[in-house]
Amino acid sequence: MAHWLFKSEPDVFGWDDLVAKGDAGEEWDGVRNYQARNNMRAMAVGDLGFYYHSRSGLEIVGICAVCAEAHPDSTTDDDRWECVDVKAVKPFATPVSLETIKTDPRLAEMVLVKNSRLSVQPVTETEWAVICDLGGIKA
DNA sequence: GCCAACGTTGGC
DNA sequence: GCCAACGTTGGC
Repeated sequence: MAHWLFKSEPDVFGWDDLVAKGDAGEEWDGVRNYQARNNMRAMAVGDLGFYYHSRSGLEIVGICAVCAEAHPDSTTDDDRWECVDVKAVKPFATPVSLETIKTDPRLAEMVLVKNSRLSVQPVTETEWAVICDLGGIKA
């Protein structure tokens, strides 16, 4: 199973908003970047991802799961854009801040550090395990 | 709110 | 196919 990282501005659609959607989840629409779209195309139902708050918060707050594979983005007629659906799984006991990630040598190669503008990113198995540990939950 | 970094667009 | 101009993102 692959692991991912989804970025969202909490002022627009944060972790609490995703939790409120329950098991139905939410369409991860609005992505207009090829790399991010390609990452979503590569996802399978059941894949897990970190949920990161950008712009404000700047921390990973929980884990979400892919609950529908890539399908056309309902917010545009442009058929280039696709998205998956995601649902909240569980919050971190301790959110893991960007500052923590940037100072941990085990996480130096994370896409979040290397290419902070990519909104849907792959996460390696090692990174996944390290961050779950820092977040105080089981991987 | 600013601005650096990045991706996309479009004229040539 | 290059690259300047532009728009957007996101950390600070």
